[in-house]
Amino acid sequence: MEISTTYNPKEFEERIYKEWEEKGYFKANPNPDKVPFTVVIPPPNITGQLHMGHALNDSIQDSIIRFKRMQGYETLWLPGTDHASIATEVKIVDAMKAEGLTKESVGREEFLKRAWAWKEKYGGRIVEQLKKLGSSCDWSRLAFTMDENLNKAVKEVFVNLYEKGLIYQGKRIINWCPVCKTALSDAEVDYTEEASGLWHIKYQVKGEDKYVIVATTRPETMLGDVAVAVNPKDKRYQDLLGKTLILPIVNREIPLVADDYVELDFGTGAVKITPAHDPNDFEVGLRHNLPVIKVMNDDGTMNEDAGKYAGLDRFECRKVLVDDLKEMGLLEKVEAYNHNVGHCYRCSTIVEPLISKQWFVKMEPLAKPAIDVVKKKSVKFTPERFTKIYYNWMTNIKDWCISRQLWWGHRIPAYYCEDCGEVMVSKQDVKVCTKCNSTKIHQDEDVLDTWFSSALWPFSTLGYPDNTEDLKYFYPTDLLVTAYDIIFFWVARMIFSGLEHTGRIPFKDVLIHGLVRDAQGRKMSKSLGNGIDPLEIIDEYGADTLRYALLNGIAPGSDTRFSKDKIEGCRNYINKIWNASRFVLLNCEGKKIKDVSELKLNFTDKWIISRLNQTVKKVTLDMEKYEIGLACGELQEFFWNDFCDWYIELSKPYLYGDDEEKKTHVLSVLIYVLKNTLKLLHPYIPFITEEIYQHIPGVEGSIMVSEYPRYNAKLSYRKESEDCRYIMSVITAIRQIRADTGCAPSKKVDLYVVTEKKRLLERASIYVEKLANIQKLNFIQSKAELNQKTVSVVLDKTELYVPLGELVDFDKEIQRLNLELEKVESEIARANGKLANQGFLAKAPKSLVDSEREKLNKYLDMRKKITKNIKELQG
RNA sequence: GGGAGUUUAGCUCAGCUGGGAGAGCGUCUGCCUUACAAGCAGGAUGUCAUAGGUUCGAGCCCUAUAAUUCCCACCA
Repeated sequence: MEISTTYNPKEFEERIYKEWEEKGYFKANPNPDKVPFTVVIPPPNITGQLHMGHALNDSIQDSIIRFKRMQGYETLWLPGTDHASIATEVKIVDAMKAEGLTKESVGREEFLKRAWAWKEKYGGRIVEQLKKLGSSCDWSRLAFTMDENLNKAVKEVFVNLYEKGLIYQGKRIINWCPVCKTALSDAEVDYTEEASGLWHIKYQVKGEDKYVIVATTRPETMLGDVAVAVNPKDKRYQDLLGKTLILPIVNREIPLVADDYVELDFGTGAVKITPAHDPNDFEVGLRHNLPVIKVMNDDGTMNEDAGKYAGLDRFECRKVLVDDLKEMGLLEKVEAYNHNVGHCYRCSTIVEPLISKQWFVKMEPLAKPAIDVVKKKSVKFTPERFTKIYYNWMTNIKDWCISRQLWWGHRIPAYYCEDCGEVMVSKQDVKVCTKCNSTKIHQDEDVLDTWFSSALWPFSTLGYPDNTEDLKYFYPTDLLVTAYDIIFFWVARMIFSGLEHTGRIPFKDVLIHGLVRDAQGRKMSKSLGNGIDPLEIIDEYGADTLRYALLNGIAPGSDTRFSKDKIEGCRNYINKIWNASRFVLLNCEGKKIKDVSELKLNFTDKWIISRLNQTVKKVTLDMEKYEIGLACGELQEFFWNDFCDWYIELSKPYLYGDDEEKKTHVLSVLIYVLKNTLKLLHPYIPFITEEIYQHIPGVEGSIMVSEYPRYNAKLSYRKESEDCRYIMSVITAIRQIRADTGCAPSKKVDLYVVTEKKRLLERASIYVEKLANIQKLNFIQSKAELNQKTVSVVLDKTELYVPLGELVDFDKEIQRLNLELEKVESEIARANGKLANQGFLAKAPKSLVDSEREKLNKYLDMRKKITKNIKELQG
């Protein structure tokens, strides 16, 4: 097949992906002859569309997976999706709203039917999008958090924890979303600072004409007040302690209690106590044996205990109640006050802390070992600083509220006997009460927090609770790649779950990456409308360009900016790869290619091979440290600057010449370097590298299963590399003269050289002549032989003279040389300064001192020659 | 309130265990040189946030300060 004359990713990306899939390259199986390398994908929500965050996350994983696969590991990248309990349910409820339906009106069974239908319809969408990106997941293992076997794992884990006393049911203050009508875990609440008020309300002391003023941000909750608390040391209230207050409006008699929890210097020093609606108040209530009066319904309206406000929405109630207080003269004042208000992370409604009976996971015993494995570095975070965030969270962790008043999710395997009230937790459906034999049994209505099943992902997807071959071979997994915003939700919970249920860590490494921001550094968001759709980028530029734009230059843990400019720069680079490869391949037509081991390599060949070899070393090391951004940069520099700008140019004199043997020689090196570079590039830009690779003469099979290049210490070629760099410096110097003197690039000129490196320059004359457009390279003993004014440049051990005749403005040339001289002078001053420093001579390493001396001599010599050249021009 | 990060060229960011400040984009000059103008060649551009300290030597280590971003907690 011909290789296309222009880079057009649409011509091959889809075709190549299909080939990979058909050949089964993505599949992994337990193989005792190989070392496994396992990554489980952070499962995207079934409601999700591929966004830049996924694109980044999956590009990172795919590049590492491909790298390891080529290195010979049995590589498993296990894909899947998350049922996303609350997010999905919100969407389905919304969709039903359009039909005029509600959850309640259709009932649980019908609702779940709709949810599964939704999953069938949209759940696969993101999978297709991941494929477009080039993700080399083992799709035969595609998992879903509500698959039967994952449900089995969930039940197993729930029952185990329950039996160990680590899951319990309790009435406690939780975060309640009145719109989603469910409890939320602490992690599911987002706080934002909002301008609000601090209402000061007067509570009368019973039978006296005295008042205690309390300050509150949520006046409507006063309807549930059962006490007022002050600090026991507070002098202002000493004489009132133990007295009774009259709760305004409700006219309930409530005690004034003393509790250390109250701060002396905030507000008025008196705090209204509402145990049903505030976590701290709840604790105070327990300490003082106070009743609990809940005044709100699940939908955020006031209940019958709110008296005349019953039925009002909580914020409406606030307004009315404050007005009433004002009228009664019981509102002392309202201060402007900013405070943090919690919002539901799915629907943004203000959450209401309220008392509710829920299921909790007892965290303390689980957190301890999870902290230890990170301390011991059995689980390693990259970058390391994220361990601090992890410790901080783990050590201050509160019990995890896991029940949700939703329908879409893993139903809690708890059963209640309606006759005797027995609670039974079981993996199997319970039909008969184990205590009283009653058959009036019903299952708990609630489902589990989505993250409860996500926490099991690394082992539930491999067969847990059964001890399968997969689990034995691929678990613990090797690497988890995720953004930092999900450490608490997911990473932490996987670690303690893995330890508790499998007795092992779930993964060895955690690579944390940042968020993708827009060109101005803002978070991409729907509301700002500044998001860029990765699918559009793929459509316009191809998946390779998208991947490269995301990967090039990223650093672990740091956010990255994404812009059209960046995309175009990356496209240009990939286009460069395309064209350079095309150049090499076109020249190969009808030519014999040899293995480089059969060639007698010259210094330019050895230079590029050693540069390739160095690049292999650096890129491999970078990848092992998950420094993908550095690896990309390293490779780009090598490919563009060294291979394209120099080696390909150096090959042209032979490619355009008549010597067939030389052509074969240079083509063989070109092919060798190209082939290996493509392999190095493949993890990041898999499609184009595959497309080109398949066109390389003599190549069989796919690049994605080819062997990754290995560093070889024998290929260093220091001497030849130095020679090559010297020749390059000569060429650059001549180009510089031409640019400085306005000598047209098309104009051929003569070059006269005084040098101590004559033999090397003779061998290299073909390169110098071609790359600097020199008519003829002439060697002379000294400038005097030329007997005319010329432009000149002085290099180490070499002087170059270009007679430009009348073209030259000699005043300008003198100026130019003076500039050169200045540079050399400053170098001399620098070296002299160092060498004059006794401390430096005494304490710096000898090699450093020696090299400073060497440099000084070099520059002194150059100064002499430049000065001479200036004098001659002046004279 | 606690913690973490960032501060280097006009912009976005690299700079490994301290030993001559880098890249990409932008910009300037000259080039349609038989792979590529999505390109080639050559250039310009920096009190490495500030102030101290350690050191023969600091962008890098230490201490303070400032600006900025984020995370956690939350006092009614």
